[in-house]
Order: sequence, then structure tokens, then C-alpha cells
Amino acid sequence: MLDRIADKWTVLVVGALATETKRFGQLRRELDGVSQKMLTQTLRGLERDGIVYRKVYATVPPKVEYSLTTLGLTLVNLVETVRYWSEGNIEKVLMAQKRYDA
Amino acid sequence: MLDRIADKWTVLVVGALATETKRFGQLRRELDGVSQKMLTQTLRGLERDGIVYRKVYATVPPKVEYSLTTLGLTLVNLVETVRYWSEGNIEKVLMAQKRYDA
DNA sequence: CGGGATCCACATCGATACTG
DNA sequence: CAGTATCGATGTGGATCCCG
Repeated sequence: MLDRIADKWTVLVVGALATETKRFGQLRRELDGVSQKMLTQTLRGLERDGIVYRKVYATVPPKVEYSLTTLGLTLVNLVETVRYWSEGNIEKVLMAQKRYDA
Repeated sequence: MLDRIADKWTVLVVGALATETKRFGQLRRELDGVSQKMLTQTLRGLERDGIVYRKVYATVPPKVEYSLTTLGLTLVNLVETVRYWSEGNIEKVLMAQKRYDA
């Protein structure tokens, strides 16, 4: 459980879906560095956990939209806080690492 | 970066050290299910990142105390929130999984 | 477009044995 | 007591190819 919500891609995906529904390709482009496999895997896991809702349109070409469920929305604040802490302290951590490695 | 602070053992270790300094064996007993290897590894990583302070007493038998640094203390609220969300929503997630798997 | 399937390199982790 | 070292099983992630 901690594993999932603490997961790197979970944090990024929930963050990306915080404000609006997005399509697969859109997410892939936004989450720089994610492979298609990892994105699919993360989304499937989040869908299974009831955090993300997956809506498939039976069109050609296919169209799939991802959004947060009610449960997923309760996670938004949490992951934003996590990201905020990361961005705000990454410098201190990098400096500590330099000191430690020396 | 997200990887570390989101890590399962990081959450548990920071949580365990939130209120008081603890020894290695004490942490190991408290964090049920952690192997000695993972605990050592997690603590080393957190020490390297400047989140945990490691104090070694030159005694026989050895005594090593772990505590949070100033930076580490800023993480306490965050990890407590993560744990709180987990504990508060684990039931919903498990139910969603049952539904999904069916 | 949104994946599924497969292969493979690499990292992770548990178990075990040993030590200052 | 608090580790280090090592091995072997398992898991993870990227790359590639293919499909409805």
C-alpha cells in the first residue's frame, strides 16, 4: 500500500490528472521519461486500486481518457505536498550527498 | 528523489524516528518485517541524503543511535500524512481491487 | 491511438554466514 | 550489537515488435 501511493510514477500521474482528464498519449508526453510500459502498468494499478477511472471510447482510432475517481481526488493534496517537499529540498539533499561522498 | 521519500521503508523509518532517537536493534524490532539488510541500506541512504543522523559510540558492544536531522524533521509531517491516508483508505482500495479482479 | 507480448539487462531483496 | 559480504531467486524497467 505504501508502495503504491509512494511510487514515483503514481505521484506524477496523480499530479498530472489532478486538474483534468487526460488521454494516454497526453500523459506520456507530459511525464517526461516514462516508458509506455510503465505508464500502462501504473495506470492499470491505479485503476485497480480505484484511484483512476479509465474511459474507453469505441472509436477508430481508439480514444481512452483517464481521470481521478473520488478516492483519487483525496490523494491530490498528498502527492502535491510530496512534490513540493521534493522540489523545495532537492538542493539540500544533493549537498548532503556531496558531503557524505567526500 | 521522489523514489527515496516515497519509499516504503523511508516512510516507516522516518515515522519511527519522529519522536525519539533509536538504536539499530530497536528500529529493527519496531519495523516488523524489515530485513537487517534493508534497514541498514535504508538508514545509509537517509544518512547520505542528510535526513538521518548516525551517532556511533566507541564502546563494546557497539552502540549506534539514529535520529532525524533538521531536514529530516521537516519530513515528519509529510510521512505521517502518507501513513494516515494509507491507513484510512486501505479498505476502500482493497474493495476496489476485489471489484476489479472480478 | 493505445496498448499487449516478449526478451533481456539490471536492480532488489531475503537468507545465510561471518566479524570487530 | 551492529553491521559487512555474498549468493541466488525474483522483480523491474527499457527496447522492440506487433495489433485492432
